[in-house]
Amino acid sequence: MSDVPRQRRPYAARVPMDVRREQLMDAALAVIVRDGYGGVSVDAVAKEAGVTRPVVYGAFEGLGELLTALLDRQQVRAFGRLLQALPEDADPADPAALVTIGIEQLVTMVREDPDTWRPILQLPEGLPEVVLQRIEADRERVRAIFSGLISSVSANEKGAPFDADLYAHAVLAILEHFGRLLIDDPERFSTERMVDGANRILSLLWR
Amino acid sequence: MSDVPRQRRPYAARVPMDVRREQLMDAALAVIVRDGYGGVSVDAVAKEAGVTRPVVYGAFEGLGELLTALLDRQQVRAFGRLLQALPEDADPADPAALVTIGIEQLVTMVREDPDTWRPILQLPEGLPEVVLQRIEADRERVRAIFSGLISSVSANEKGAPFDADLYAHAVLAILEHFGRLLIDDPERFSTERMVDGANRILSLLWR
DNA sequence: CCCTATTACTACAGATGTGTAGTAATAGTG
DNA sequence: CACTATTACTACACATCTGTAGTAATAGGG
Repeated sequence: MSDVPRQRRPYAARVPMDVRREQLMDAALAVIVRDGYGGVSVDAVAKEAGVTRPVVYGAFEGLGELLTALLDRQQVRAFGRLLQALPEDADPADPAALVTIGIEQLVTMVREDPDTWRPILQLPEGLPEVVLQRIEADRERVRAIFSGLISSVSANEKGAPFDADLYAHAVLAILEHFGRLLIDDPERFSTERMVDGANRILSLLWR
Repeated sequence: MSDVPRQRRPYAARVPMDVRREQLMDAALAVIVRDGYGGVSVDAVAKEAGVTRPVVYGAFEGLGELLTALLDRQQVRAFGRLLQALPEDADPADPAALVTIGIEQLVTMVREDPDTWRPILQLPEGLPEVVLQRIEADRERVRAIFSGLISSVSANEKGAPFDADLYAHAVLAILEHFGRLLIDDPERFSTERMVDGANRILSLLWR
C-alpha cells in the first residue's frame, strides 16, 4: 500500500523549558479533569500537549515529579485565592460573621474555578508517596489553624476545653467533603443553604 | 543453556466454582490491603491466589465483576457486624447513650477488623463505574437514616427545623474520615477520646 | 477401574505504558 | 548568513496487563 516514507511529524513549537513545564502541567490538569487521575500517564500528558514523550522527560524527571509540580502550583493558586478572598477587616469579636463570609467565599471560589480544586480535593491513592506526604502535611497545617481557632473559642466556654485537634479533623473532613460535592454535583446544595447550615450549628454551639 | 522442556506448572487444587470465587475475593482483598487498589489486576489476583489468569476469567466476567462481588461481600459483612454490635435494647428517650454506644462499637469494630472496612472506606476513583455507583447508593441510604434521626431530634428543638440532609452529609463525612484514620493510623485517637468528643458536641447541641 | 465433565494450564496476539539512545530541525548569536 | 546550542522527533527494548483458543490433567460417577 502506502510506501510513503513515514512522513515526519511536524515539529511542535520550540519553547523554552519553563514555559514548556507550565504547558505540561496544564495538559496534565486537563487530563485529570477529563479522565481522572487514573488516566494520567506521561504518554497521555504528552498527547494532550501535542508533543512526544521525550519532551516530557526533558521537562520533568517522570510522572511523579510532574504531578508534584502540578499539585504545588495548584495549591499555591488555591491558597492564594483563599487568602485574597478572606476578609481582612474581620471583627475578631464576631466569629460568626467571619465564618459566614469565609464559607461564602469558599463556596463561590470552588464553584467558579473547580479545576483548581479538583486535583487537590479528589486525591486518588496510588500517587507517588512524596505527593501524598506533602498533601498530608498541608492538611495538617490547615488543621493546626482550625485547632487554634477552636481552642480560642473554647476558652470562652465554661467547662473543660474542647478537644480542638479532634474537632479540627472533623471540620476539615466536612469542608473537603462539601468541596467535592460542589465539584461533581454543584446543584446539590446552594451556597445559601451551606452558610445557613453552618450558622445554625454554630449558633447552637456558641450560644 | 537449559533445554529443559519447559516443565509444566503443578496443577493448583481443583476446586468447585463457588469456593474458587471466595478464594479469589480473598486474594483480591489481600492485594488491596497490601498494594492498594492501584495494585489490583486480574493478573495480580491470580498470582495472589496461586492460579493462572484463565481461572479468574472462569470465575468472574472480569476485574469489575470480581471487585463488585468483593465489595458486596465485604459490605454485607460490615453491615452485619454493625447491626449485631448495635444495642437492641436502646432507650429511644436517651439518644446520647445510643450515640455513645454506637460510636464505641464502631471504633472497636474497625480496630479489630480493619481489612473488612478498608476496601469500603478507602475507595479510589478509577474503579469500574458500576462499583462507584453502588457505593454511592449505599452511602445515600445511610445518609437517609441519619437524616431521619436528625429530623426527629430537630423536632424537639424550638425554631426552624434542621437541614437534616445537609447535616447527614456532614456526619457521614466525619464518620468515614475517622474510619480512615483508624485504619491507617490507629494510635491517633483513642476510642475514649472519640466518644468523649462526640458526646461533648451532642450535649452542647441537645442541651 | 475407566470415562468424561470439570477445572486448570499454555501460548498467543494485542493494547498501553515506560525510559532512553540516536538523529533531525530550528532559533538566535556572532 | 552560517553555526551551534537547544529543543524536538524516531525507534527500540522492555514491562505489564487483557482476553481467549486450544490442550492437558483430574476427581468422582458409573
